[in-house]
Amino acid sequence: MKPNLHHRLGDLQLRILQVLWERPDAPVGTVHEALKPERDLAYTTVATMLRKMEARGLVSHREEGRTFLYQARVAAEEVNRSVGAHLVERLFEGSLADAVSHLLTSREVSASELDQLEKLIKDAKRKRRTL
Amino acid sequence: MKPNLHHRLGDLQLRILQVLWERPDAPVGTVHEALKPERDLAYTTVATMLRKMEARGLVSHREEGRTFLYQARVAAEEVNRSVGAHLVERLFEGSLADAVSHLLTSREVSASELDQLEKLIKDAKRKRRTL
DNA sequence: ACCAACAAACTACCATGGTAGTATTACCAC
DNA sequence: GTGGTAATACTACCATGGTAGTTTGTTGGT
Repeated sequence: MKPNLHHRLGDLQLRILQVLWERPDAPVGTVHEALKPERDLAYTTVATMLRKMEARGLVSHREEGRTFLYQARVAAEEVNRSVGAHLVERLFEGSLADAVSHLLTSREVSASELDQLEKLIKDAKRKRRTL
Repeated sequence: MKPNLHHRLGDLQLRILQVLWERPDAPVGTVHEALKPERDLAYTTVATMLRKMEARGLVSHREEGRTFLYQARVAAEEVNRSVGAHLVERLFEGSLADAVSHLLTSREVSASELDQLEKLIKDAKRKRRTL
């Protein structure tokens, strides 16, 4: 039974998940440290958030002596896909092209990024043909 | 001074804005009606939301007799870009290619959609060259 | 045996999105 | 003018994300 992640992830929760994806079995202190540069949070804030997230099934912990080691219980792939899809849905009524079009105008896009994108499209087309 | 929209738009607020983008100067009842099929909200709920959104500067109203006609005060373009950009940032650390790549795997993508995307990339490249 | 350090638990706030009931006001029809 | 209708205004409530202080418990050092 996967937890309700469809999209209701706050910024901090997402950042915490991202930290845990990179370093599984991280204790609170590690997560706190990893977030230090961007957000100057109290240690207890991170701990509280982790407990709340565990209650929601987003993470779990196992005990190593007296410290808790946390792991993400949802996969990066799944969250990224889910959040992304929800955005396309709610913002562009499901039109992927509209979404990408707005992304393209939302920022400076480098030539190499455009090349990457082109390759992505080509791959998707090829994959499609071989189905 | 544009309001803080960076991303803190709830689903309902976004839907209301979308309604107002389509029909400017809509009274509460019209917004309520437009939302009826998807969300069965009380009339007063929509009215309250509109008042809250006005306090935040997202919409404004002018009075026509005793009824309020609401207009969006933020442009669709701006919101779409801003929300989209924020998503790419928070989910993919700014990598547009990663974002699109995940979108491509998040759903069935039709051949015509792929064609559209290809054209988008080409246009972006061309525009880039002529800068 | 005691104390300092630290980790987790509990509790408490605040802001905001979402929801809606009740109160008030303005207008219209009779 | 009296009652009904429809509009806004006010108020209240709940859930949740985010933030952090205080308390309690464990551990290791001296």
